[in-house]
Amino acid sequence: MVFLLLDLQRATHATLHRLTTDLAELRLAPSELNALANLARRPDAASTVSELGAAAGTRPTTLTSILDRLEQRGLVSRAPHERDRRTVVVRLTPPGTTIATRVLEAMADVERRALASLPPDAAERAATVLRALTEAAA
Amino acid sequence: MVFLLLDLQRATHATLHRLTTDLAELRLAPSELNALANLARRPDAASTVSELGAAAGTRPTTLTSILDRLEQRGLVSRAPHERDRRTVVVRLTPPGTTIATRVLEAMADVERRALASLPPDAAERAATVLRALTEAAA
DNA sequence: TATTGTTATACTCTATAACTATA
DNA sequence: TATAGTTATAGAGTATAACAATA
Repeated sequence: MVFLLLDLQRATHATLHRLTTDLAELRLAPSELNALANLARRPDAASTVSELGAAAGTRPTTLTSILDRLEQRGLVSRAPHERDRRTVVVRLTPPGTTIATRVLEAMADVERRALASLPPDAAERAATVLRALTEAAA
Repeated sequence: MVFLLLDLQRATHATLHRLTTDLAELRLAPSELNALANLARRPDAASTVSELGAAAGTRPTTLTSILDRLEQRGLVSRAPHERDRRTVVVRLTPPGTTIATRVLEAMADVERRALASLPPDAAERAATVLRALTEAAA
């Protein structure tokens, strides 16, 4: 047994801390960075609240306040879904897109530094394990 | 680019949620579970506060309140270090050891379920990547 | 009736800075 | 002077339950 979960939590804490330090001038909390990055990776930079929650691993109640702050700063917009008016569609605004791109770049930097001395397929294999852990915990 | 950091954060949220659900009767917060598990993996189940913080990825100020709660419940003890009286040695008590063992088992369960359909070396390889991410973020 | 998202409350986690005590 | 840990404060993340609007 490797006790992957302990390494997982430590790596998350460490990378999150690095990210908020590198992007300190943006004045964004870890979950705000996470939400922006997840939106940026979606088609049209749009998502319903529940899709975003599933992608980010964030609870609905947390997401509401994260989106409140991001919306207030003009980085995302909220609009009712065309067909199902219960759901809310979240979209990156143009300024939000600019900032989200910077967040993705900062994440890529950390990833590149970590993988520099590892085999080329290490990232893809690790991602497979991380997704399996997410599935196993569902 | 795989954007490992996004998968990392999602996996952490998901597994932490699973863990606190499985161990709900213990009434322990995620960081308390993490601290107990990290202590259990150490020689003599003992550690200084800063060693524990480094292993768990927890900030000193957070750790103080985590240890306050664990100490009050009789799961850990705090004592001054023999040689350097600035440092505090944290130890699992016998009841704390019992509970920490259960926490490690619950973590192992999630890990086993996730790895069931993956190659035997997947866990070790993933752990290497996680440690590299921790290092790259330091 | 069930689902999506929000609100309300209480507790936990974090950053920051100031502080005590030891070295 | 520097380090280990704690305290204080304010803001961010979470669970839980209740709620409004829509399906």
